[in-house]
Amino acid sequence: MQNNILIVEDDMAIREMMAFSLRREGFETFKAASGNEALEQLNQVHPDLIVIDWGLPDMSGIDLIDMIRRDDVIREVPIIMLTARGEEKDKVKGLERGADDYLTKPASILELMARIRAHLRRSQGFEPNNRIEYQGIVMDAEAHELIIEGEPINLSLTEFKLLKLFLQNPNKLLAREHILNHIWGRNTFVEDRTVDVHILRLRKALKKHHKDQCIQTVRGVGYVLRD
Amino acid sequence: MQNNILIVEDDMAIREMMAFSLRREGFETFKAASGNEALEQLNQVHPDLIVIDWGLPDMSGIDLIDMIRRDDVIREVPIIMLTARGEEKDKVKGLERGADDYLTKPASILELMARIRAHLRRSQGFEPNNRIEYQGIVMDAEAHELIIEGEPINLSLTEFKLLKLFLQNPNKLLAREHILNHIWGRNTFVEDRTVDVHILRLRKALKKHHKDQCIQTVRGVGYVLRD
DNA sequence: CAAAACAGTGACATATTTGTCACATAATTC
DNA sequence: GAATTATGTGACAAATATGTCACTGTTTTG
Repeated sequence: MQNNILIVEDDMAIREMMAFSLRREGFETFKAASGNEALEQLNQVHPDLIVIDWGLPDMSGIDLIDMIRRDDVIREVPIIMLTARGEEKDKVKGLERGADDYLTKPASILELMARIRAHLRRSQGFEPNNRIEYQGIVMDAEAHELIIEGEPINLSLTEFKLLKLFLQNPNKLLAREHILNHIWGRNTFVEDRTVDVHILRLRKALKKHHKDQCIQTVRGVGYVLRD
Repeated sequence: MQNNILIVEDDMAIREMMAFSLRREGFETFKAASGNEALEQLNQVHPDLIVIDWGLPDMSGIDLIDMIRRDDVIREVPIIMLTARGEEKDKVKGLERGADDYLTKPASILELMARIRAHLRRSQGFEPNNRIEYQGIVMDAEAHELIIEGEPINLSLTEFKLLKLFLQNPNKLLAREHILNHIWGRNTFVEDRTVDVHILRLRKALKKHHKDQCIQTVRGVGYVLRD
């Protein structure tokens, strides 16, 4: 439940389709059928990205962008606009006014996704911090979310931190002591063997997607994340 | 400050035309006719934005993007790629790999300009925010750490997410339903009142530092984070 | 002011998490 | 291959977290 996307689109079919696809990808979606609805939503939510249809019933996309950009709080939110085909003048106008991107309708949902991800990646600081990927394992540490091959996985906090440590250090040998220091802190009284048990639990959780073998044992020292 | 734009394009006519237009708009331009020339240029200049033609003589656009993104220093530079018409797969691939935008050739120079400006606007003067701060409350969502007035605070996962939601939406009224959707997801069977109990628990945790009053009740709707 | 609606709060049962242990299994050494 | 050492694994108790409920206090309504 990490990124909020606000969809401003009056055509219900398109709006719901986009919302559906976005939700399936793990985004939280908010919908507005008009400019005014959008502004109402913005009083309650801070979306991380806004998709705006150019042709709204009550105001033009430009007006809406102007109003959004006037608000200090949501000034920075990336805006992707959707335009009907052609109308190059509008595209340019929109980009000048503060939109960050546009797509021509009918737009490929795949492409929309790619663009949304690209913008989120840029606007939210950079990947190593927010999103770690490794062999189909996608971790969003900030949202405390883990998705393996498209399926959300639940881990306990310790397991999550442990996996995160591995993902941040792929192919690096992590000694037990190092793991202990990193997860429990330097001054705790936790046995080395506890690490092994948590490794076991983590492996169990990853087993469903056959990712448990990625965590390899290095006898006498610790563990490595490797293919 | 003048912005440096690096143009990577093997067709001389297009390259010079773009350079000319960009220079006339006040940009400083650097040109490369191949991937290797581009890499050479990057050793000497740090452009603020790079335009890459997808079809280069010596390497694919993807390869070039990979090599650029591997370099820590220029990781953050926005990249706009130019593709021949069609080829949606390439677009998506490029965006996934680290391009921030693309244009289909033949591209309108006007539109290219608009996009370049949009990206420059975004990439400059925006700081990635891993940390959320509010009135002495410091949350590092990624590390799952909360510090209030210098003292570390322990919250359960739900409480943490709840507080994070508030910190991300300061001064915004969050309806119960909205909180439910955001923390428990859309399709769970959790009562509204559960939110109240978690608010209670969160307030208790914040009480020690008198931050519990920040979470104000809005009768009939939900809660707000406010001084 | 009385009734109704709403939020605050303590208590409770369940579920999950966590560190440890004992024993099983595997790898290494001699 | 027997002894030794290290890791895998199931079980357990204690701690923590979670959702719901009943009851209390407060605010709003008529």
